Amino acid sequence: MPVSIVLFEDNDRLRESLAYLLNSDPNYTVTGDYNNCNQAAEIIEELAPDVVLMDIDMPGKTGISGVAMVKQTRPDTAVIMYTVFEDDERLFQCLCAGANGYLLKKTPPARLFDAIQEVLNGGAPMSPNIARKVLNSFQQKTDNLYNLTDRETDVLQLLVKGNSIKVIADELNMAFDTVRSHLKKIYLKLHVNCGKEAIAKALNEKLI
Amino acid sequence: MPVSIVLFEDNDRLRESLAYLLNSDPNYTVTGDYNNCNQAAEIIEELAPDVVLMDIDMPGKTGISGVAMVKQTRPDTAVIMYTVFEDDERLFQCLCAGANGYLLKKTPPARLFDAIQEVLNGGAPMSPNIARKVLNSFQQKTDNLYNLTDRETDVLQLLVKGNSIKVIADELNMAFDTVRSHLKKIYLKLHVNCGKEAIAKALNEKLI
DNA sequence: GTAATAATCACTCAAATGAGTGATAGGCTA
DNA sequence: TAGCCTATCACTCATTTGAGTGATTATTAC
Repeated sequence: MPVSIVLFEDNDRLRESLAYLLNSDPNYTVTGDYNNCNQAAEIIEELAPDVVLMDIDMPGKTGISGVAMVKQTRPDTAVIMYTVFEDDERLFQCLCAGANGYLLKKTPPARLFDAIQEVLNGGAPMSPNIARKVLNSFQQKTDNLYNLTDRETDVLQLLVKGNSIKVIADELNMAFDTVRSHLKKIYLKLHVNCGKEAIAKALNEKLI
Repeated sequence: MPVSIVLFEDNDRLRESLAYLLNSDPNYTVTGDYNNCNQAAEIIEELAPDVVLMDIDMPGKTGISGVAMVKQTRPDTAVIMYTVFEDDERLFQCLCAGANGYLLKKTPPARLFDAIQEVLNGGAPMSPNIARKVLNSFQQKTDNLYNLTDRETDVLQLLVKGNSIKVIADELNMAFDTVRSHLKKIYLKLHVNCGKEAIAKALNEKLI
């Protein structure tokens, strides 16, 4: 049985050539193609495709909501983003929404077949630049954007683990009030008003 | 000028066949091969290779420290992990340490050439399973491992943003004491003792 | 129909925290 | 040398929070 594919892509010409290309191989069949993903849930429910190719920029709902909808209604359908965008913002939104692959439109069309095979085999096809961005995102540590001193960093590190002031003081061999003094400066520098906000900010921005 | 490569791999036989394989193509040259990465910094400093292939399990320092050392002394050298391990623990440690690729040893040797090209072109070669794990790591939400109720989740979500109890109460239109009541149950379920720990745990384990 | 759970709210008390103010000592720099 | 920053510590005061206890209502499960 051929691999069933659904396309969401608002450029009619591109969508039709993609369908034509994929259908040209008997191992693949495009069972549906749409110029928007507003009804993605219903469509996926009905067609139950193996793979979805999803554009991002479409009238109505974006492909980002699109992925989420597809994944929510049928988690087994593999979704490969197919877009011109390579900004971090949209990229990571798609990944968080559950995309299983991310190809740039400059990908040679022949590579699409590989990508589909890859995603069906439990892989995650990505254009090289995208893969690099994804890996880089693990190399945390925004370098000290807020000009924390060494000692302040020590304190923040322990705070972020959920320690109380008393424990931090103990750990760093300093007086209780010294820790509070550092904390006040940290809050100032991070523009927050309390430890909880500081922890949230530090973890979200990978300051530690 | 051929691509210069350094190998860190403690299995002598494997290391030698890798060197032989890579050297067999005039576009590549193995300028050094070592059975441990204890002196990685000095070696990289001296040889300044384009690419490093790094095993993880080696006597002395692990390949995880290895990547860190290489990247610290010469960020421009691309490091590709080459290992049998595919557990999340080591994988993400390597990525955080700065690895630019991650191949499993079951990778067909011929694919190594592609991978090296890919990493030199700014990509991030990964075995399919690895790429999938990496993408999956973005799909947060460990599903409610701690059996939080809907309302508790609401509260935790706001707490994690650094909000005070008062603000949370306001936001969710409930009494101050109701929020505290929910928080107590949340702390119980998460096995923590205070809001700061809860935030740290929630963010680290992507509970929200 | 009763037991269990979730969601709501109230009250107390002690501990933790944030804010404000100020002080001392060491190091660096202009 | 004077000025500035960092790290250290102290004290006060009001607010926030954690902990303990208890109660009501609605919904779900058995």
